[in-house]
Parts: sequence; structure tokens; C-alpha cells
Amino acid sequence: MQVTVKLPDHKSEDCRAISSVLARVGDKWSVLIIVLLGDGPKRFNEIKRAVGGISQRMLTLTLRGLERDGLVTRTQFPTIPPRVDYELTDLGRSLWSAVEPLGVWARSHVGHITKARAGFDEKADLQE
Amino acid sequence: MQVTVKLPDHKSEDCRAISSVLARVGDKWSVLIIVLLGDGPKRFNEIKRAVGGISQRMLTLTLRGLERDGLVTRTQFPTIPPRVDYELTDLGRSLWSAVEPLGVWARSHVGHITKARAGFDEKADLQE
DNA sequence: CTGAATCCCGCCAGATACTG
DNA sequence: CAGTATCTGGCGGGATTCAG
Repeated sequence: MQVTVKLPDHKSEDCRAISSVLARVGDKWSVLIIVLLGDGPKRFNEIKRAVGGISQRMLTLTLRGLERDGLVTRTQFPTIPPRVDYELTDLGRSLWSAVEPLGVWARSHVGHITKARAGFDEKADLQE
Repeated sequence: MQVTVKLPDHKSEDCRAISSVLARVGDKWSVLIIVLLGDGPKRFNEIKRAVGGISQRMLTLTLRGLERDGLVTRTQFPTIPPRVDYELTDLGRSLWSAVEPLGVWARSHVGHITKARAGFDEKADLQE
């Protein structure tokens, strides 16, 4: 009886695809913004304040990237002063749910990692 | 009847913790290497060849980082020529399983995203 | 073979100022 | 308010060389 593990073969195209998505997820701001938009549409400065520490430029660029990927929608109201709302698309929400396990993992293992880092650094310090 | 959604409150510490993990996951090479090590320990150059396109320097730095975080172990055999094996720790494997949903999501939505990008870019081109 | 060390360039993000 | 435009410094990362 054959007992092969059916690994989804790692073609280079798959790698690139995953990398492409991971680049978005790994982006310092993208996920934070997606999380924020998780509970409803928000305005530009609203996001800026909520995230904290992001420059106007980066927020603009990040939002553009998310919009380009079809993860958020941008709707502007022709009022004065202007008002622009950003909202998660269905795709965005599905990404959000795919990212959640990672968040859970993060919260439950951060302590472990922090300790590992401390131990590693301590050892490194003793060597020199 | 009240229908509140119980969101895990987003404290800044949580954000930093998640960001810290996301930084690792988002790192261009970390996850690829973790995936590779998923089916058993591998040698330095073995990883280098398998990943493809990574510089020696980056591979070294990435592996150090993963080791520091307690995600992989480094065991060197005092032979000539030297031989070093890298292997996933339990923590590393648990991260791997947390990342998997993302991989699944990526594969099933890459087409959608690619199309979204194309559409976005086309619109942008028409404007100018 | 597995690394450490050095040089060096490109681009990325922050700061700032300006526009509709 | 919600962006663009421009400049600039820092540093991430490739290429190369040396070492054990």
C-alpha cells in the first residue's frame, strides 16, 4: 500500500503568487488598515489617526495599493470639504478572515518568540 | 436585544505584537524557507538552490533571524567540508500551519487580484 | 561548504510645502 | 479634508572577497 503525502506541488508560479500576496500581507501597514476597516468604512484622516505613526504619504500609497488589488473601495463625495470613504470589499473581507488565524497565532506565541529572542541574544552576547 | 460583535480590543501592544510577527511572515524569504523546511531538514546550499534568487547574504541573515525567533534550529556537523542542517522547530511548524490558510487563500484568489490590478491599471492609463 | 566582512548603489519612507 | 509633488537620508540587499 502506497502512502504518499499529496503535497500541493510547489511550482514557481505558485511561489510567485504566494509571494505576491504575502508581500501585501507583510506590508507594514496593509493588514493594520484592513483590520481597521473590518468594522466599517472609514475616512482618510480617521484611518490616519487610528493607525498612528503612518505618514500621509504612506497612507495614500497603501490605500492605493489595496484599492488596486481590489481589497478596498474608494468612494469620494463631491462636497466641500471633500470626503472620501474607504471600505473593505468582499475580497478584502475574505483576506481578513484568512489572516485571522495568523493573528491568533501571533497573540498566543509572541511571548514564546520574545523569550527565544532574548535567549538567543544573551548567548550571542556571552560569546564576544 | 443587543447585537454587539465582540471584537478582540485592539490595544497598541497587540498591534505591535502582531506587527512583529507579520514582519517575519511578510519578509520576502522567511515564509518560503519555512515552507521548504516543512518537509524535512535541509542544508544551507540545498535551501539556496531550492529557493532560487536569494543571495548568500540574505539567506544567512534570514536563517539567523528564524533561528533567533526560535522557528528553526541550526545544527552543524564538525566535518570537512562542514555541513549545517536547518530544521523547523515545533514553533516553526505551528507557524507553518497558521500560515497555510493564507497560502490557500492566495492560491484561490490570485486570479481575482491579478484581474483587479489589470483593471485598475487600465483605468489609470485611460485617464492620462 | 558555510559563512563573515566590506563596499556600494538604488529606492523607499519621512518631512515639507503646495493644490483643489 | 484629502490628497499631490519634490527633496533627501538611511539602509536594505546584491556583488564580491576573504576565512575556517
